[in-house]
Amino acid sequence: MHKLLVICGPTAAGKTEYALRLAEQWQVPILNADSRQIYRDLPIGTAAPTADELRRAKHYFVGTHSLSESYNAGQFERDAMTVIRQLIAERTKSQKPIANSQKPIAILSGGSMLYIEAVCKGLDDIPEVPAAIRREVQQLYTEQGLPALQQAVREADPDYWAIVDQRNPQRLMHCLELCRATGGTYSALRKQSAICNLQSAVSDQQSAIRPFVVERQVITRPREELYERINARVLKMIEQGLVDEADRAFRMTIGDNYRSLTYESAFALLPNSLRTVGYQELLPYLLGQLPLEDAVAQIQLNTRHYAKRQMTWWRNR
RNA sequence: GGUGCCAUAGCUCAGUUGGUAGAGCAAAGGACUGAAAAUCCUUGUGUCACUGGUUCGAUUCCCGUUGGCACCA
Repeated sequence: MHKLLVICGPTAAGKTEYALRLAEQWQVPILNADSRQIYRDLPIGTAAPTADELRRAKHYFVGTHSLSESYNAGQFERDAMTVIRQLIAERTKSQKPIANSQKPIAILSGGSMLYIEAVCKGLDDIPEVPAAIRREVQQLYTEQGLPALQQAVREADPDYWAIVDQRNPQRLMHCLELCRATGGTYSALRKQSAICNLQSAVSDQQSAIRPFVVERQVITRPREELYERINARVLKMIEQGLVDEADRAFRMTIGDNYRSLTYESAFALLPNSLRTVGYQELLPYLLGQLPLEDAVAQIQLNTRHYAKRQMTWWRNR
């Protein structure tokens, strides 16, 4: 059985360097599992691997998409699985069997929790939602608020309503989008959760789908040390030119005259790629509404919050 | 030096007509099936600056002390 080595953990813990060493040691490629390093114009703010680092091992999914493209965990699962299958095919062709059973097929390294989950366990098959329906549901929320969403989900998909985080608009909107797009319910698409309740059925089914076993290593550090590393790394990003990088990214996506907009209207035009720590805090600064010092402190704070969420995710798994 | 104002949670501040107090932020814990660097949930005991007085009872009123701010000299 092939092995997929997974390196995960909170941001700024040192995953990149650790994964690189292992990749060099085993001579295997790195599959980047970071939802923002996928984008090509954000090398500083996402702490993407540098040119030197990229040279040390073959990398997949670094800087492959433009800022205006949307990407998600489902796509990542498909793309990563394609690469993994390809690597397995190459190895079985070129290599004598059981040459080195310890050698992983690749290293999946990153901090995007759901992306890693998607590759290791698989997400259910859920159809793409037409943009028109997405807009319609979004509109329902912006115009009528959370109660309208709650009411709609309660009616459209009572099973999901029973288990959702009922005050989370993102979850409710996602459910509604799929109910409207498919004419059925979202809960009906969530087959895995039903299977999971039957316990052992899962593992058999999944080994059939996943042609590898997962060896997971969670990289972490004491809280205080991690927070210090985060604070220092943000300052370093600023030195390296994060402000210019953000300015360029805003021009590319919102438009050259974005600075003449109000914060609200500019933020509303931000693509998902830029609704992220390090850029969203710099927007009010670039619009002249927040001192740089405060924006930087916000980036540090939000990065710490992010790291905390990551730690919670892996701790309880 | 004089007068006035302020001193309450890690921070910014509310409040108690005298019955020992609460918001936001921070912090901590948690959730998570195509936005996941996203989105959402839970958790508030602190010598109410210090000393003395009045009072059954003081963080609240009074005297003083200390620190800060403002104005006047």
